[in-house]
Amino acid sequence: MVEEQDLCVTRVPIFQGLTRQEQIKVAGFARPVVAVKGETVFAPGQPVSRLLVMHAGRLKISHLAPSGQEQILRTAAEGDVVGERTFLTGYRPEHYAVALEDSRMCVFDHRDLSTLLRDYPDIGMRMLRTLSDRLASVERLLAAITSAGVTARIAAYLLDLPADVRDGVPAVRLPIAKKDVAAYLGTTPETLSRSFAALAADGAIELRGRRDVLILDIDALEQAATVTG
Amino acid sequence: MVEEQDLCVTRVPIFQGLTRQEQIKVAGFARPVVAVKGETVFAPGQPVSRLLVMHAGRLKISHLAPSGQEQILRTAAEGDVVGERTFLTGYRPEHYAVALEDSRMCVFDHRDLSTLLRDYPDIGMRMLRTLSDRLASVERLLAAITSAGVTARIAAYLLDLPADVRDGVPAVRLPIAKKDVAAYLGTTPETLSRSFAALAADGAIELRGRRDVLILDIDALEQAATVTG
DNA sequence: CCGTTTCCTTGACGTGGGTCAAGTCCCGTC
DNA sequence: GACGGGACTTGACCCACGTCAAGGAAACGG
Repeated sequence: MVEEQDLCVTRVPIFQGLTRQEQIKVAGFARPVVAVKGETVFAPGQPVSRLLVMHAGRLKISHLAPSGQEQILRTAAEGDVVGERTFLTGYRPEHYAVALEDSRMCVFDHRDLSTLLRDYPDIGMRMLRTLSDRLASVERLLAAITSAGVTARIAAYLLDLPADVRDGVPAVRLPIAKKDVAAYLGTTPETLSRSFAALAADGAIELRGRRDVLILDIDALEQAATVTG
Repeated sequence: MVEEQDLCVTRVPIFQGLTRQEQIKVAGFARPVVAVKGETVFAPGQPVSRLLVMHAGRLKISHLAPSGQEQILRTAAEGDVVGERTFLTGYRPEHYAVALEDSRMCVFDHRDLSTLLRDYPDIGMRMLRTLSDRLASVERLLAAITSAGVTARIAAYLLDLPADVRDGVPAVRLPIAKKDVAAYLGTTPETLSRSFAALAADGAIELRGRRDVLILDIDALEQAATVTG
């Protein structure tokens, strides 16, 4: 039981600075939650103000425009935190969080915020880091979307993914479905598909199945990423 | 002298929670800086990691794509803070900060960060608030840019500006030049101009001089803001 | 193994908006 | 008040991308 909650805390960067003793106490504030694939963990307007600490699985954080256009802001995996803003301010969520896989997480409620920050100032320090990283990442995404064409964005996105080696050539695996990549890059599945085809025609990449991309020519890919498009 | 530095601290939200005594001590860490209109306060890659606290004037914070496209992220006026990320992490700036007017500000250096946060935990708490507000604002901008047409974005932008009354009709004054509004909204001056013309043709607005916009028909403007465009 | 669903791809088409170029209008400066 | 330069507008052009529509390919559940 303590073990279960303990895991919520030990693997997560924002709690790394705490001693074992402190971690156990902090874990006392957490409540375990599970979500099955496809489940909506929170939605805009819901009266919850909680910090989610991902323990297993993955969440998709997205914004839905009145037109129905979905903009994916990020995905959160083990060790990531979600909902800082609602936790910090007590406001209601502005985004959707949907489980991409069966997920386990712990939640901290807004009403424990001041207690936690007062007793464990290091948590605040690390949350500041996390938030500023997130801010930088969203600003980069914004700059990419407004300044470059779709093909360039995809190329940059592929180059950012962790690569392993498959059949002697570097390869990446898309962490989310192509339609979600499209929503993340601010475009549509159709355009994304065409851009992939264009990169493949250039000999830069080769699509293997639905999720895997072989990188045949890194130079060509990097050039595609920097061209205005 | 103490007066001068004192002002750096008292009017700024992130220092509001401090007692007078504490404010004076904190001000001791600050160094006053001035910038004339057009001056670049910091640029990407410069070896400075400082927090700027705006005292007078305005800064434009923008990102320059390799293609030369400028994306304006925000403007900072009195009471705003700039450079949290460099201050928090010690990293170098990723954006440009250019003075739109003659400006005065105080700077805090990264090497004083841990001292400040340790001795005045409330500052950290308020910085968390500020950062999460900024994050939400950038996310809204991102959603707006990817989901709506330029005319809708402009309409929403106008509706967000503080309005006063001129000649009996509500009017707003653009806080930055039109070309900068264009860069902020992720478009070009030409397209912006055309969209203004379209809104004027609809009878929603009327342009008065270079900076003032009369709002003739709020309903029409609100409708334009919600149409997918 | 099959049916169903969801995802992905391809084609055709229209258009929003970016680009280039040529004025015109402000506005600060002398 | 005249000048100069940046800001703004307008026009013409065109291309990237979104939309609609249809077909195919995985994945999933039973």
